[in-house]
Amino acid sequence: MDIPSKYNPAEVEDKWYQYWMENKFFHSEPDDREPYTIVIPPPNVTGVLHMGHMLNNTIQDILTRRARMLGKNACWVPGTDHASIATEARVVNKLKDEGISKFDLTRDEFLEHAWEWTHKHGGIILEQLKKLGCSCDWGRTAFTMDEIRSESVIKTFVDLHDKGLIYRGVRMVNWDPAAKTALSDEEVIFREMQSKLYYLKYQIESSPSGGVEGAGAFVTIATTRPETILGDTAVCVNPNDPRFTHLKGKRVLVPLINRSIPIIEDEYVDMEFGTGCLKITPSHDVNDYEIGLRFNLPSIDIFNEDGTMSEAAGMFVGEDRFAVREKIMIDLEAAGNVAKVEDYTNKVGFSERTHVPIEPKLSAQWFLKMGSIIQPAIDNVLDDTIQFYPPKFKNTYRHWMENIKDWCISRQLWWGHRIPVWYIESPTAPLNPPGGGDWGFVVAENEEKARELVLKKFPSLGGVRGGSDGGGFSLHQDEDVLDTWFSSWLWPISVFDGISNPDNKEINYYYPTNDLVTGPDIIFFWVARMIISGYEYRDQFPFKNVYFTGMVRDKQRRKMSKSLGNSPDPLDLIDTYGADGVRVGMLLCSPAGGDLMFDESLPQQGAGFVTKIWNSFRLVNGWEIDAMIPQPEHSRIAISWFHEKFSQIVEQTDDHFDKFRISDALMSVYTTVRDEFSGWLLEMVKPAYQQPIDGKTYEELIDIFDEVLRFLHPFMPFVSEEVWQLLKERQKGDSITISSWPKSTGYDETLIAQFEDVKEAIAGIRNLRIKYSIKNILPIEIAVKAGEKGYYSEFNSVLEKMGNISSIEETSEDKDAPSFMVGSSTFYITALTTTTTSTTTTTTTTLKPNVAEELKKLQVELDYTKGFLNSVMKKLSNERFVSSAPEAVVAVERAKQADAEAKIKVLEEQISSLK
RNA sequence: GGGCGAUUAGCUCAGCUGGUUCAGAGCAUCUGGUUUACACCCAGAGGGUCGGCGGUUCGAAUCCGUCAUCGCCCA
Repeated sequence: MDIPSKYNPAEVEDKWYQYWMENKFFHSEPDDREPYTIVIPPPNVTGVLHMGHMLNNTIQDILTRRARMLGKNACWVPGTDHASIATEARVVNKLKDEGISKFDLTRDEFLEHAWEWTHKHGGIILEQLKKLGCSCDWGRTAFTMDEIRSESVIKTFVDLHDKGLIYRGVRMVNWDPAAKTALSDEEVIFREMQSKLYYLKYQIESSPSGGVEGAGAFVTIATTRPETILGDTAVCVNPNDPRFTHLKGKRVLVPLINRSIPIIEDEYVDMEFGTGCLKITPSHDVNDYEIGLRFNLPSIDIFNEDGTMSEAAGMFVGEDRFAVREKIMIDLEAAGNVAKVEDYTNKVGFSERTHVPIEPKLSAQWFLKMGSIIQPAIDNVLDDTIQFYPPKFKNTYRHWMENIKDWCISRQLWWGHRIPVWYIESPTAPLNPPGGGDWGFVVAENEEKARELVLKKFPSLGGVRGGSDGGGFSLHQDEDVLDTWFSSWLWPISVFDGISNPDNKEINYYYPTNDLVTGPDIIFFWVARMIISGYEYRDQFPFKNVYFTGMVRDKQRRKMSKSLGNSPDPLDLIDTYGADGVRVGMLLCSPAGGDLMFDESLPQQGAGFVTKIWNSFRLVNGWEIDAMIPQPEHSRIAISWFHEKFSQIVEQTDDHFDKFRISDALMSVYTTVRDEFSGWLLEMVKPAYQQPIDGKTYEELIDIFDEVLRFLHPFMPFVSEEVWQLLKERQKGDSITISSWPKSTGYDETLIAQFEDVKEAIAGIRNLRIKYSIKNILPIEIAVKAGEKGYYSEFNSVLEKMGNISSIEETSEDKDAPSFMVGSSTFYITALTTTTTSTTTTTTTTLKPNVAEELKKLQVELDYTKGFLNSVMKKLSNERFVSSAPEAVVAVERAKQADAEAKIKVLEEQISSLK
């Protein structure tokens, strides 16, 4: 077979991904096997792959591939999210570039543009996931706005409404003046800002009786938002504040507009803050709104939807809120209402998507009640029915759940699922909706059903059916769409059509899913809500485990982002280092839940590891096989040792997987391949230069290699497939993808431990060779003086091969030769053999130790051991230790004492024999 | 302001219910090594009073208290 000396990832990766697709290895159908299900956290349909996706999806792929190899029916469902506000903002911008304003378009025209955009950019990210090697079941690709998902969302809205859990209410919402929509609390990001605190003087009004309380008397309030004074409807002081008792029952005038507003008293006011005197603007501050309700204050909405001043403001109408802030200060200054201005740091809420400051605003929105519906979601996380990795996120989750507010699910956007609420418009009959309220509406999946409902609720409206003409009524659907998370919270159910067809074969088989891999930043947005919907609609958790990945940051710990320009392009990375290299690189330094400081040296290391595997294969592949030669003893031992060792490692790795310690699992695999397999096993069985290898060893080695590759496969799917295919003759349709994960079959710990001593002895010999300048090529003779634990000579053949040793003598004497110790046994290099090729004469030279060096070494060892013994004796001479510590612990200390004493004796003898 | 979490080698982190596997791993650094796959390599070495202080205990990186610093979430 002609094997290229350099591995070419690009070629290999394309070839095998295509092969996997052609053979439908990733496709899953319900059958008798145990299912293993993961749903992808759907990325934004028009997004592109970033480093966070790389990490997240690498982990999902590892879990999926391993599950598949464990014989489970693995199903990883891919898909995308319509990302209402983000996508709409992009489309709006794109149209703006073309000179088109969203508001010049009809809803349908706009949606056409949005779909066009979606079709053009949608799915790019899914193609990128293929480059990464993701083994998703592509036949199941879903989109939050495709037919099944849309139907699920609408049905859910109707259902929750009918259960009385969805209501329409006027609330203070987070208003995004750029996108002109309400946002949920979770979509607001608070940032610390350097702003100003303005101290403004409000004139105290003359008393109605005509008496003037000291002309020119003022109260001074402090505010960060002077433009909102136009909406002030009260000034509030703390009733316990002695400074203001004289103001009781008085009124003040709002500067500039001279509106008379009352001074009210409420303990909400912080006496320490500002002047202790607070302006109240119920329309534009949540707390003010609450106070407004308590005191029955009017609300004056001084802003338009786009953040400009409204007619109600009375001044600066149509001008932007931030421009007005500057302007109004000039006017206030001129009017003599400014006491002072201070620098001030406060936190300002910004829209997560459009990045403009949020304007608290009163508006009518749809809400989902977060009452009893969330209880199972709290209970089942707290009792670990659903497990979080790392578990510390349980606390965060609980805290949020216990302080949860009703979920504002309406958005004033067009791109998304239009709210299935139909307002009834009737020119003839006044509506008296049951339960009151000043609007009449019905909630139904479509207009036809809505019509039927209307007639049921208001039989008097039974005019001409199906028409909107006179005598009857017409319906007008709510203009708003639903929050995107209101569709993704159904994801684990809706991808299997479990909302519309709750008893279908697929949902029954694949649900609940097993693992969810996501970032902690969407624990509330998404994870919590999926758990809520899971219990509401399936009476079952949506996933058993939630693995939270860390944030991908750069070396300076900055979050990787496009705007900072500190994020490499993932596809460039794959081009440069190969998908396997990048996958390994991402994981090498990625503790569970911990942030990942990404640096190009990581995929580089990963790519180096790929090369290592490739070269191991080239080595083995290059050997001649001679079936006639018997298996050498050292190869027999090496192979049986590796079986034990590997079994042990597989057990440890499985344990890492069980605990979602994916990085540790990778590290096990990495060190196993590099050290145990390539470093030790291959070196031990390697035939002499240009000599053939015996057939038995070769066959056993190929089987081991096969197993090692399967061990590697979830992490490095491509190189493992390539080598696996080359390793043996394979059948058409064979693939490592559908092979089995190695099984731990128990292991002989004693053998493994003994072998570690052999390795140590070999290392000792190599060290002495360096110290005494004995080239590896020169065979040496050694002697071993067994310590009290004995010496296991059955490994001599390995020692001879690896140390290039011509003879091993067991002795009970101290030798006058260079030495080192392993455990309590002492090894000596007694002689070396030089062969002169010209005459093929062999000379054996006795080796003398460098006395000074040896003494120094022994002395260091002796000092250390004495110190060690000393610390042990300290414990043992402490009566309280001996009497209170468990017997086993004391016994261990006594054993340490005996060992140390024995070692000291040996060392002292050696030292005196050298002197 | 409230809550949560962290602080262990130059960097990133392990260290589960206190005791021979307890002071570790990977990277980085330094030293040495290329006739028999791999310099994208191999073999070694150095480096930490486990954030400070106090307590519990025969015994603390591990449990408790407190202070300091940092991070995250929420208001």
